[in-house]
Amino acid sequence: MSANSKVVSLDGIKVACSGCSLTTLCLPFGLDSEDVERLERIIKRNRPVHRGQLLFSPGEQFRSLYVIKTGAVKTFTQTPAGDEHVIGFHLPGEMVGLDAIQNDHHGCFAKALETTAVCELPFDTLEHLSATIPSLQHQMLRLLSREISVEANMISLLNNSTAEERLASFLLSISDRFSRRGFSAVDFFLAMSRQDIGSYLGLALETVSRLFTRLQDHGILKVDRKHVQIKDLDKLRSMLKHHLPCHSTLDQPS
Amino acid sequence: MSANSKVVSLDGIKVACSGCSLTTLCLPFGLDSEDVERLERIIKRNRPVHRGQLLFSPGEQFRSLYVIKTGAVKTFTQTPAGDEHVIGFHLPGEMVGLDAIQNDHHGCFAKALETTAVCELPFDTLEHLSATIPSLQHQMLRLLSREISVEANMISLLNNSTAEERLASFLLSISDRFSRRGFSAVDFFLAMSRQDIGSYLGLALETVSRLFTRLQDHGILKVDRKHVQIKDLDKLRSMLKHHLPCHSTLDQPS
DNA sequence: CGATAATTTGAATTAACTCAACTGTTGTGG
DNA sequence: CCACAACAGTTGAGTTAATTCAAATTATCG
Repeated sequence: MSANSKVVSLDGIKVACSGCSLTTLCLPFGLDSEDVERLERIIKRNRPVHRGQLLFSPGEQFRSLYVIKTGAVKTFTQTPAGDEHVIGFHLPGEMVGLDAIQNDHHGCFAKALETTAVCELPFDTLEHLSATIPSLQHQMLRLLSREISVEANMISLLNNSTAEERLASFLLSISDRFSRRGFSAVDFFLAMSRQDIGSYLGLALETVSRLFTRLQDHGILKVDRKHVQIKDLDKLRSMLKHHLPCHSTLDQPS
Repeated sequence: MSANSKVVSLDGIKVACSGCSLTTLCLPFGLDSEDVERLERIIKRNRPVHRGQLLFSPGEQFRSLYVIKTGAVKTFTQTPAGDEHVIGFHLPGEMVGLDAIQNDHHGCFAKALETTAVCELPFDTLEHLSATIPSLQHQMLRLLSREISVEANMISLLNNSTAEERLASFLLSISDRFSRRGFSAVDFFLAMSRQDIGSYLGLALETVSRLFTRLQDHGILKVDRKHVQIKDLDKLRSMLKHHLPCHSTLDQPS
C-alpha cells in the first residue's frame, strides 16, 4: 500500500550479484561476468519484507519475479471460506512468481514467513535482456523447467506416498536446500507452522504433529517446536526409497 | 531404435503451422505470419507414433520438444517394482518434454495412448530462433509458466479434494480441452484406462470405476467403457465449486 | 475362438481425518 | 514486568473415505 517514498535511498542502488553467495544457485548461474553485470543493473533492491507481509496477491498485475535472498516465503491460495492452501515454500536462491508469466496476473499469495530480503526482477526488462544474452535466456528456461520437474515430483509424492513418506520427503528437501546454501543439513529451524506443512503435504496438522513425535521416538529426529535436528539421515532417506521412480530427475545442481 | 531411414521422404517436408487448426492453441500463438514461417522451417515432421510406442524414456538425452497434433500421450515414471506413476495426459495442441529442459535429460516416459501425430521441435534450434523473435521467446515462457500453473492446480486438487471431486475435475479438464479443439465438450472417448486415470488422480482403479458408476447413477454421466457423455455439465461443475481458490488462474485462453 | 487384459462389484480393512481436550508459547497492553 | 488472551502444538478417541483383496464379468487381440 504505502509507497516506496521513505526508502528512495535504497532505490537504484546497484545489487551485487557478483558478490552474492547465491550466485551459483540463482539466475546468474552460467553467465560470464560481463553479463552478470548487465543483469545486476536491472535488479531492484527492495526494503526487507517482514513476517506476515505480502509480496503479491491473486489478481494483481504481474510485473516482477522475486528471488529470495534471505528468509523464507510461502505461496498459497485461499478458498472463499478463508482456508489457506499452501502451494510451496521458497528459500534463499529460489524464485517466486513464475506461474504468473502465463497470463500477466498473479494467481496466489506470497507471504513472508520471517523477515525476508528479496531481489526484484522487472519481468519486461528481464525478457528484453534475455533476448540479447543467450545464456540468460537458457537459464530462464532451465529455471522454469526445473519448477515443472519439482512440481511433478510433488504430484508423484502426493499420489503415491503415505503421510510418513511425505514428511520424510519434505524434511529431506528442506535439508538439501539448506545445505546447498552452506547451512547445516541436519540442524535447522523451520520457518513454517505445522498447519502450513500439513496444508502443503495434504495432511491434517494433527497428523504432522503426530509424525514429528513418532520420528523422534524412532530416534530419527530431535524436534523442539520449530527446531529440527536430523539424528539419522540414512534412516530418513530410506523411508522414501520404496516407490521412488527409477530415474529421478531431481537433485541436479542448480 | 530403428532409424528414420525408411521414411526419409517425410523428413524435411514443410510443416504448415499456418494451416494447422491448432495454431491459436499452440506455439505460433501471437506470432505474425513471417515469424510463423520461420518457426515452421525448424519443425520436423515425424511418422505417426502408434499406440504403446514411446516418444522418449527417462535418462535419454533431451533434444526436442513435441507438440501433439492428433491423438493422445501419457507421461509417467516407473518404480523399480515396475509400477507406473502417471504424471499427465497430453492432447492435441499440448507440448510434451518441458521438464527435460532443466538438465538435458528426460525424466519420464512419454507413451502414445493411441495413434498419435506429433510435431518435433529441436530445442537448440528453437532456442536460437527465440532469441531473434521476441514474441516466440515470450510464448515459450508463457507455455512453461502455464505448465507450472496447471501442475500447481493439480497439487491443490490432490491436497484438498475427495475422490469424487478429483474425477469431476479430471472430466471437466478433458471436456474443456476437447471443446477448445472444436470437439464436443459433452461427448468424447477417453484414450486412457481406468488404471491410468487412477494413477494420475492418486486413486485406486477400483475407486475410479465405482465413481463412474456413481456419477452415472446420479444422472451426471452416461458411461460406456471409454465413451463418456456428460449429461449434466452444471452439476458436474458444481461438484468442485466448494474448496476452489477465490482467484482461479486457470482457464485462460492459450 | 480362446486367452489375456480391462472393468466392475462386493466385503473387510486401515490410514488418516475430525472432533475434542489440554498444554505450552508468544506477544501485548495495563 | 506481569497477566492474560490468542495462538500453536500435542495427544486421545472414534469415524470414515478410500484402500486392498477377491471374484465375477466383459472386452480385445492374435
